Amino acid sequence: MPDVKHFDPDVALDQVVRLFWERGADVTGIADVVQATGLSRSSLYATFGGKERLQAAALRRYLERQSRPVFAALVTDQRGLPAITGFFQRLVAARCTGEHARWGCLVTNTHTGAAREVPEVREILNAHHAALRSAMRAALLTAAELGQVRPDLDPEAGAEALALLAYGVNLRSRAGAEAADLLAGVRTVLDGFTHTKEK
Amino acid sequence: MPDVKHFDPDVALDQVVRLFWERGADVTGIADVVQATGLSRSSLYATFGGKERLQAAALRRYLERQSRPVFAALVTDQRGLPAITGFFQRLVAARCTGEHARWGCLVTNTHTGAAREVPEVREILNAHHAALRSAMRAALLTAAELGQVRPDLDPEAGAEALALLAYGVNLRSRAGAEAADLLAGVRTVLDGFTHTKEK
DNA sequence: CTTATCTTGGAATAGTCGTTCCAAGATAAG
DNA sequence: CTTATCTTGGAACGACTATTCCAAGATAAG
Repeated sequence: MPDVKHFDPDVALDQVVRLFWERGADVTGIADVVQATGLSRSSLYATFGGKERLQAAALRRYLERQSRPVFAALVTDQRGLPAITGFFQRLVAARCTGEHARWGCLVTNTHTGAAREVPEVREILNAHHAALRSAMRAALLTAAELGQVRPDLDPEAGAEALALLAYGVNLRSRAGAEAADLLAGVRTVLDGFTHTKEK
Repeated sequence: MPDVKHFDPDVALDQVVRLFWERGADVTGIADVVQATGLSRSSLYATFGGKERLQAAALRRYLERQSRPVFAALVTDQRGLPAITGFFQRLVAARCTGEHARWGCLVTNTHTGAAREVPEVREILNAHHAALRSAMRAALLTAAELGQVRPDLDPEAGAEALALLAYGVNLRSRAGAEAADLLAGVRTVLDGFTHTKEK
């Protein structure tokens, strides 16, 4: 008997992700969301609730669509260190060129935003960090099995280091950093992880 | 003949720095600044101009008071690697404990904020990055002279890596990261820089 | 103590914020 | 085609935003 939605909530949420990602959620008003999605305030609030819940939903969507596939690839990839190198090469490329250039990472950006205090949002941030760390650790363990990294490398600490490095890349890219500089920094860290041959 | 200011602009700016640093400049209104400093809107605008200029002034003040002394110490310190280790130990301690715990770094926070597009602000961000890189490079060069780092380490790329690492620490600390995790990550990167002994 | 000049408190501006509300429209089952 | 139920457009809400303005107050030189 009831009426049915006149729009697709999934594509609307994707549009919201783009908006929050590019401009920043704090400086994006509901009016901007209304204009970008084309739906009315009523539909917006009926579907997603207020701005905080919308932001959390957008963050979850970003994690599913952007982060999770990359993390999964990192875990699956059996090449060890080359998998990690490839991850950072694609990361820097995505952050500095193409349609998302200078957008940074929505998760990284949210770390300094106002929503960081919202429990629902904070849990997503920590979940993202845990997932990133876990993927890095898996790749490092594979690299260790292949004898690619120095024997004394702690996979846990190494994973944290690479995660911090990724955050640094995301942050600086939003301020317009050069891809070459970022890649050189990444390469130096990874070189320090590799198994050193006897002199 | 004219009247003189009834307040000290220097201490007022310091109060603004604390406000922007802790809460974030974007979510801090002029009303908050008025209340925190105790001066009126008239005096505020007459002394510092609008919010953008105030934010730039606060950022410069932060750089002078917080960053510059630390960078200078890094350049002066002749111990090499221990100077870098000490830098990160103090950084993590400052970010995770004490009165500024969980505040992050004002410069890092500004990277994702709305003011990042303001030319005056962007120049300060890039100047900060250049100063941080330069200080790291100087310390790495000292470490190289002392034979503390692996011979093939590029000081330029190494400095960029350490700068990115510092940004990562700043970012994660604002989300409540554990000091132990951050320190473990830092130590792993620095271990990779050290001169490896023959097996 | 007058006077020129700056500062100060506080009201007022126009605009935007997130959110709520309701009548009008759309839907599909009976 | 009636009817119950949801959706939709859009007006309206009070609270906030940064900024401007001006009369009243403070200052120190002459």
